[in-house]
Amino acid sequence: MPRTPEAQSFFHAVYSAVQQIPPGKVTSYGHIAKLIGTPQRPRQVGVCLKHLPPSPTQTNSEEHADQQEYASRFNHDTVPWQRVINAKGVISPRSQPSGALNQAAALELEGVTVTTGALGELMVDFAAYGWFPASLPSDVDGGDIDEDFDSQNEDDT
DNA sequence: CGCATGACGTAGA
DNA sequence: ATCTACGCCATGC
Repeated sequence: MPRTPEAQSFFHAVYSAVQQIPPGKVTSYGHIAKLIGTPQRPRQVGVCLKHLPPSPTQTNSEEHADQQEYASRFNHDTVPWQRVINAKGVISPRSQPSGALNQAAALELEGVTVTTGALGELMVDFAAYGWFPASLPSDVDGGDIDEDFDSQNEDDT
């Protein structure tokens, strides 16, 4: 749990944004950062997911009340953390490959095809599964944003 | 309180 | 295309 109110707000924004990612789709840390209005801190997005509370079933009743409530809203089960990968389309290996493998498995369960690179890197094709709206779907009420979140994701070559 | 680290991204070389 | 340097800032020591 974040220490300062600011950080808490940031964490909340990140988790909420991640929850907007449709099943079977993926996006990047940087895009999440953009969506919540802090495009310069994709790294902090990673921090948020790293500190994502565990599943309620595993939560100890030793936790404080506020922490419990926080975890009830955002936890390993309610936030689709697996749908967030890095800008290169690769599942961040973090420190150990097991985490990435676990994430890959979670994605496959949603129908996302994960391919393995020459160096064992797990990657997802953004052209097929990418989700990069210009703004959060929930924010578009009254917002006269003229963006066209179409043709955002493109091929390479 | 200071220093190092990291689920990242971008700009330069 | 690949590699290095730096910004960001919550956590951990």
